[in-house]
Formats: sequence, structure tokens, C-alpha cells
Amino acid sequence: MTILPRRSRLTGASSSDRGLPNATVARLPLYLRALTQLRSQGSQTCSSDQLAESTGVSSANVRKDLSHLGSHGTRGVGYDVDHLRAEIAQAIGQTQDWNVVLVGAGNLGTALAAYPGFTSRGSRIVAVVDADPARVGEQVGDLAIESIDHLETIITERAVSIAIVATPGQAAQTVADQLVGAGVTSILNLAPVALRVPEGVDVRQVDVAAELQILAYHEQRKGHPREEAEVSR
Amino acid sequence: MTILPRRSRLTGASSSDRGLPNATVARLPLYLRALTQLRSQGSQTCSSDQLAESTGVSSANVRKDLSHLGSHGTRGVGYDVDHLRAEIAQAIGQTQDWNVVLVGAGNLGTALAAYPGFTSRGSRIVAVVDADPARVGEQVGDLAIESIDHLETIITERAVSIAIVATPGQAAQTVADQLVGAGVTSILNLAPVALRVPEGVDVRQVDVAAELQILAYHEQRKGHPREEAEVSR
DNA sequence: TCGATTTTGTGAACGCCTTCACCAACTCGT
DNA sequence: ACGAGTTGGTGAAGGCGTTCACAAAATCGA
Ligand SMILES: NC(=O)c1ccc[n+]([C@@H]2O[C@H](COP(=O)([O-])OP(=O)(O)OC[C@H]3O[C@@H](n4cnc5c(N)ncnc54)[C@H](O)[C@@H]3O)[C@@H](O)[C@H]2O)c1
Ligand SMILES: NC(=O)c1ccc[n+]([C@@H]2O[C@H](COP(=O)([O-])OP(=O)(O)OC[C@H]3O[C@@H](n4cnc5c(N)ncnc54)[C@H](O)[C@@H]3O)[C@@H](O)[C@H]2O)c1
Repeated sequence: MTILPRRSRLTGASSSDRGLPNATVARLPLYLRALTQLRSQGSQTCSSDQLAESTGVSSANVRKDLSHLGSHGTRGVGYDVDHLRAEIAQAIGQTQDWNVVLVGAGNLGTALAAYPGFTSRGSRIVAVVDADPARVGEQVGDLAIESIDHLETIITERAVSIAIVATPGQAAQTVADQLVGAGVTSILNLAPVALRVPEGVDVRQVDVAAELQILAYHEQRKGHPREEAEVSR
Repeated sequence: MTILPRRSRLTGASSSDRGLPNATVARLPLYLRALTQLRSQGSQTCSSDQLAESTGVSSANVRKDLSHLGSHGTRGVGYDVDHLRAEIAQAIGQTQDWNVVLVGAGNLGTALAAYPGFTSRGSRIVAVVDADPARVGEQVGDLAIESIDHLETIITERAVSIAIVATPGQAAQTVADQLVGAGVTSILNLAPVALRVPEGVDVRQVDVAAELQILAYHEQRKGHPREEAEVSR
């Protein structure tokens, strides 16, 4: 077998075909957050330094990111807050809310379902589904839990394209398959397993326990005083 | 003012001084997860391809990562599951549990406090604190909510070095300052604001709404059929 | 009008991370 | 003992992202 140049589809989100760099995309929500706050504080304009300050990104990086939007600030002045907000919102697809289905109404799922912070940031949970018949009908936030059996109908009829998976890890892959089968093309996975999805479907993973483990690594390297006796081998 | 060579302390976690590459550190928890599962399925050894499969990382990347541990697998055979598990656990500081304080016992906080998945992955929540006097004393998981006023005592006496911030964004910076003042040197921040912390303190940010926004960006670029009329301007 | 000051935009350099490509080392069947 | 098949280790190459450094463009005061 000869080695052919294989196309390198990687993490599901290519930045190549005319889009923004992935790293930039990941920061746009931060800028949006900061701009919203600045706006509420009455600022009409803001500098890259201010944005840097309130997002934790370096100012050079802010400017580079914004330059990718073709967004022109004004030298000596900064960026027009409203204009920049609109421009980022447009780039990020936030001119309209995206309908999201939440799968798994457990401890984490109900917290998410009740969270009011999504709507102001471009997403709206339009359905909460669970496999447990005993929970179907129960109210979470302002939605009633629906049966997973109705998943396909829900997704089609409510124009859902993004899903949040908050089921036990064991069920996550099955749920993901169902979601993809029903037409979902973006998944936010909170279960601690890697999902296998077909090309064209994006998955983002949030793993709180893993984040703690990463912190623990650095903590260990600091030679933490409280653990010195244990750690200093 | 002349421009001097400024020291470039960046995201709080430098990978330079003899430690593992940051990207590798972020993946070690995934390998650990996968190895634990393989172990429970009875596998004694595993190949880099298997690990790649179950983590979503490329096999070349797996090998490169593991080579940084000095971890020697056996060519033609693979890695010894138990041995590798132990080696990663050691590298990541998971030979012992890390004590964690959770600040903010709201919807999200109580879900986290009740989550049994942390202990098996190296972290143990040893205290839940909240500013609301009405909630102090209430039971969440197997812990009673304590007053934020006792934060310093709690942190000192229970050897806490890692904190989870699950308060409203508005309170997060204040809480972070208190935590740092009390000796915490690692913070997992779930509030949608950038925390300012002194050098030497690590912060990791988890922002579910931002993750959805990133998915929305890609979703928009797919030219989603359901939104075509809206999006195709 | 001009010079001082602020701040953006950006090419270039640098560094980190991933991928490639291949050798070395091991197993297994014969 | 040997050859075919597997799998890890690793230097080299390439890509991506960040930072640097500075020119260009705007404001402002006098
Ligand atoms: N709770 C936390 O704080 C936390 C933290 C980190 C990660 N997680 C992860 O998030 C996920 C959910 O956690 P949780 O604490 O809410 O768990 P949970 O057990 O409280 O809830 C899980 C819910 O999923 C439902 N479910 C099970 N199988 C299903 C299926 N096939 N289809 C639809 N629904 C199904 C269950 O009925 C239950 O309501 C888990 O994977 C967990 O590991 C949770
Ligand atoms: N609930 C979610 O699903 C979700 C999702 C994404 C992000 N978040 C973020 O997580 C954070 C918590 O969310 P939530 O839904 O649990 O909010 P919540 O309002 O339910 O809970 C916040 C808790 O923090 C406590 N608190 C307030 N100020 C405090 C202080 N100074 N010290 C200690 N405790 C204090 C409050 O008493 C309350 O119990 C918020 O920043 C929110 O934006 C939540």
C-alpha cells in the first residue's frame, strides 16, 4: 500500500476555508462579554488595551483578532463599542438566537436548564429531554421535561441544530448518535467521554474534573507547602 | 519612556522550566480516563492507536505526549495499562486527593457539590461556602454550607489550595481576591468574567455559554438549512 | 499649523504544537 | 531461526498562534 497525501480533517473545525482562525473564534465571545459590560458602563469607545484588561488577552492579540474581522478601529481613539459589538455578533452568528436541546435533566442538566445567562448570549434552550419516564413532565426552568423518544420530532420541528449532552458518560455516545441521526450538527458534551461523530459535526468538550486535574498538576509543581511532606519525594 | 525587554509572563502556567508541555498536560487527564476504562474492561496493555481511538487524539500525538513522561512502552506490544496509569497519575499529582473549596452554592454549585465524579479523579470538595446567610447550614451532598466569613480558616485548616468559583459574575473578582488572600493558588472559574490574580496563581476558565457561541459560529458557517433564509444575506 | 501623544494595523520573528516518516524493537507463526 | 506483522520512539518539517516593533493615522493643545 502506497502512502497517499491524506486530507487532514482535524478537530472538526477547520479554520482554513476563508474563516477566522480558530483561536480568534474562541476569543470573540470574550470580547463580546467585555463590550457588553463597557456599554452598560456608558463607554462609547474602547481601546485594545481596555479590552485586553477586561478579557485577559494581550492587547496585541486583541488587535490582531479584531483585524481579522476587517473591523476598523480608529487610530488614536480606539474602537466604537456599539459598532464592534455588532460586528462581532454578526461574525459569531449572534444576530439571532440558536435553538438548543438539552439532553439529560440530572443535577447538572437542571442547573443549565434554569440558567438565564444563555439567552443574552445567543443561545436558547428550547427543549429538555430525559430517558427517565419518571421525570418526564417535570418542570425545569420554564420548560417541561420531554421524553427522549420524541427527540427527532423536537429537533426537526423546533429547528434545533445544537445540543448539550448532560447524561452519564455511559449513555453519551448513544445520545450523540441519536442527535446526529436527528440532524444535530453541533454538540456540547459535558460527559467525561470522547464522542465519535461523523465529519461535519462539531463537538466541544467541557470536563470540569479534567480542569481540576490540570490545576492539580501545576499545584504540585509549585511544591505546595501544605503538601510538602507528601509531594517532595 | 524607553522600551525595555519586558518579561513575558503569560497565561499563568509556563511550560518552560522543566515541566511538561502545556498541551500535553491538558491531555493527560484524558489518557487517565481512557486507561481507567480499559482497565475495567480487563485490558492489560494498550496501543497508542487504542488510546487515540478513545480520546480523540491522534496516535502520533499520544506517543509524543507519553514520550515526554519518559514512559517507555514496548514496541510491538504497547503500553502496560497499570504502569502507564500510575505514571500519569504521578505526573499529574494524583497520588493523593487535592482538597477543593467550592464558593457559591447556587444552581451550578450544588450540582458540583453533589457530583461524585471528582473523588475518583483526584479532587475532593471539602467545603462549600456561600454569602447568603439563609443558605448557611443547608446540606449539599454530604457537606453543610458554611459562611464565606470562615473562608480563611477553612482554607488554612483543611489544607485547601484549589478553589472553584461558582458565584455570580459580579461577585467573582471579590471572591477570587479573598481566596488568593487566604492562600489559594489555583482557581477554577465558572463565572463569565476574567479574573485578575497575582503572578503564581493559576486560573482556568470554564464558560459554557461561550462554548455554545463557538459552536454557533461554526454552525453559521455551515450555512445551516434551518436558518438559510436568515443567514444567507 | 505643528508637535506631542495616543492608538491602531501589520509584517516579521519567534515559539509551541502537531504531523510526518521512518527506524528500532518486540511478538508470533512456521 | 527467520520473516512477516506490530507498535513505540523520535528527528525533521510544517503550521498555527502569539508577540514584537514600528509606521500610519487620528486627536488635542497652543
Ligand atoms: N453534576 C456535576 O456537577 C458534573 C460535573 C462534571 C461533569 N458532569 C457530567 O455531566 C453528566 C451529567 O451529570 P449529572 O450530575 O447531572 O448526572 P445525573 O445522574 O444527575 O443526571 C443524568 C441524567 O441523564 C438522564 N439520562 C440517562 N441516560 C439517558 C439517555 N440515554 N437519554 C437521556 N437522558 C438520559 C438520567 O435520567 C438523569 O436524569 C455526567 O456525565 C457527569 O459525569 C457532571
Ligand atoms: N447555572 C448554570 O448552568 C451556569 C451555566 C454557566 C455559567 N454559570 C455561571 O456560574 C455562576 C453560578 O451560577 P448559578 O446558576 O449557580 O448562580 P446562582 O445565582 O444560582 O448561585 C450563585 C450563588 O452564589 C452565592 N454568592 C453570591 N455572592 C457570593 C459571594 N460574594 N460569596 C459567596 N457566595 C456568593 C449566592 O448566594 C448563590 O447561592 C454564575 O456566574 C453563572 O454565570 C452558571
